[in-house]
Amino acid sequence: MGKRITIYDLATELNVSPGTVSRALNNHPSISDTTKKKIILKARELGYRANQFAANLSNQKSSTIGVIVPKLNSNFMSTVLAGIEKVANKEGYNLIISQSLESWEKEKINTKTLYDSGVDALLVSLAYETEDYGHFDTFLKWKIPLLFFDRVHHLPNCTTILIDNQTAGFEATEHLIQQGCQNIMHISGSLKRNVYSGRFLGYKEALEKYGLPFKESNLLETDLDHEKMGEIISYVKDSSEKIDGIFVAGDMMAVQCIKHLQKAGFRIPEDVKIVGFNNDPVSEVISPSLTTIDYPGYKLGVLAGQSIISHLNGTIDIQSAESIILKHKLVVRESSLKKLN
Amino acid sequence: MGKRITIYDLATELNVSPGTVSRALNNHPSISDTTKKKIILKARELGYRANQFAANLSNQKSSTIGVIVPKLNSNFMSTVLAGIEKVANKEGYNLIISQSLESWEKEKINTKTLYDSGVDALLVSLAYETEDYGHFDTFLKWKIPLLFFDRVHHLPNCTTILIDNQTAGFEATEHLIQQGCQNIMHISGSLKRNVYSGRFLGYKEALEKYGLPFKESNLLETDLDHEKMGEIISYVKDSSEKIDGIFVAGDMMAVQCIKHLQKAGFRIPEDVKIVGFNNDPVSEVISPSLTTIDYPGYKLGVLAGQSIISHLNGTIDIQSAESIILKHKLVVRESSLKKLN
DNA sequence: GTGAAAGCGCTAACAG
DNA sequence: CTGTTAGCGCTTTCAC
Repeated sequence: MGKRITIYDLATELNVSPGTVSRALNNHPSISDTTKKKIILKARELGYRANQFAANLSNQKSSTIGVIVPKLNSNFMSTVLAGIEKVANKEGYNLIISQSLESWEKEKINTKTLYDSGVDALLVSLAYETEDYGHFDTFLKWKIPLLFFDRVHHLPNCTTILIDNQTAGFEATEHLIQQGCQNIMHISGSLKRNVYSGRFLGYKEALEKYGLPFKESNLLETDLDHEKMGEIISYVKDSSEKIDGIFVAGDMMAVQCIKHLQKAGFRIPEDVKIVGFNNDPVSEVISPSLTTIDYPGYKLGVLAGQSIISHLNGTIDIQSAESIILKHKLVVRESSLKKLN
Repeated sequence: MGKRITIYDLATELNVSPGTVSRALNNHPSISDTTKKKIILKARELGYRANQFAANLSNQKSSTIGVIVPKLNSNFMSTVLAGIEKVANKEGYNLIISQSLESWEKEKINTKTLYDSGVDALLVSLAYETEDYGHFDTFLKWKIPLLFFDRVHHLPNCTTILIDNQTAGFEATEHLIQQGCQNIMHISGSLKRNVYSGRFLGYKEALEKYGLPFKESNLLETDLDHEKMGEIISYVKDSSEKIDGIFVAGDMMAVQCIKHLQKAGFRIPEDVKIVGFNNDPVSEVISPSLTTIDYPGYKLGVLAGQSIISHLNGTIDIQSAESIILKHKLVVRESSLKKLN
């Protein structure tokens, strides 16, 4: 077994001081190339590995970025994470990832844990439940960069990255109207969250613009899981005024709607036209293929990573809080078309 | 701003020694409840947060588990990660997650980084490319628990967790044969990886058992992305002996096959029957719905997490390397049925 | 260009 | 039950 090699081992081996070894290993300018080479060679020979804890303790930084997401296993989130990981890794940062599972309690605990773990920065996409943001205070207080993405909340000096959900919701609904829908239902996620309230506002805005009435009963707040499917189907079935369009705030949910409506005898898009959200790969392969809003997750992740790392490197003035709005795009497919080609 | 509170601050505030503070905070038995209470209260009052680096340095452990996956953004992987995160979080471990992007080079670097970061254990699903396992030597040497999941390789004292890919491949192929297929193609991933070579062996085994010849040309090694789609379609089209079944080693790829074959005029399952692998949510909603092998990703993740944490807690004898085989299940849907109901 | 030494904040062995 | 003290391994200021 034997103990792990330290700079002291290298130092005694080479008859230099630990300080010199440290500087050599960190490529400090004031060390002669000869000794530098000598030390690096020896380090390699003995299989020296730096002890990050000691370095972190000394440096008061960890080269680690914390991430809290509601759920790891959604196509959108894992794509965002892939983007974040990509740039973090390239820039020499580790990623500690944890999930809140939509629970405020867990989000609080994870935030504390990540703070204690000494992350240099924190990236968060908020849980469904979160309405109180006190758990982020320590980050603000200690000026540890904090960034919200997708499910955001505006806190002083915190960057947010997301798309313009309201406009996206507007475009989705407008598209349905332009395809001839007159009585459009909206299936939303938790309206506490900006992403869903934004999409909902866009929906309402479109109705208004085209002189269609907004009916409270046409709005359904769900968890975007499949649980309320039965309720949705019966609502569509039993509605006195025929529902002819549905704007769903998530693709997986939209796909479920299509499936269940078809099973209930509705033809999509002839009877009911449907638009989803996110451009999940599934939207492309389903029958009929799903019209949706493309939300560039990977790019979002990359930008979030870059933004936070710039902060850390001091490239960007910490004070200049900013909001990055990504471009979305309505992707028209079969599920919403008046006439199939 | 001010400096961060340390145990020394608490100690001087309360006129006790730092040692006492440390013990109190760690709920050491030999501290009186009164002083314990007093210290904890003061800690809360001053907003004390432990410095993990110092604790780690002193303890020589990090309460952190490293994970390397080929790609974050696949349904299967993110589901596995969700499972791992769930138990790690519950047990007080952080997860550092990185992706190899199927590159041996990146896997090597990530392994080194995680080692340097002082992870207490490492969970790995191997990259496509990896054929040399030298980068894991340090972990073996220092007896840091190392576990492979899904894409595994057998190394001394390393647990592996996966399903029985060969049997699964056998069942998938056998099912196609039982549905009447006589000339079955197999679209595989990299045969260097156990998961794909296993599935392939199962495929061959089934052919053999039922007296069907194995044709080299019916085996296509791919990256399971969509790139070789054209090649596949033309092979099916131009084959002198009609291809009547395809066993695809991944669901997303299988779905693409269905889509492209349909576009090329083939009827699924009448002309060509298809079986996928993984039981990705998409397999259920596609038309025709996809017969596939259910690979319980979340459970795999949970088990992997539990297994490694037991090791760390010494609950399991470190020497007792083991191999955990999860149950898979053939899920029959429409894409492979002789007769649709 | 290099050495010496004082931390970084926490833990644990040893005293009392 | 509590205080003292010696590390853990690395960084960095201050001398030389």
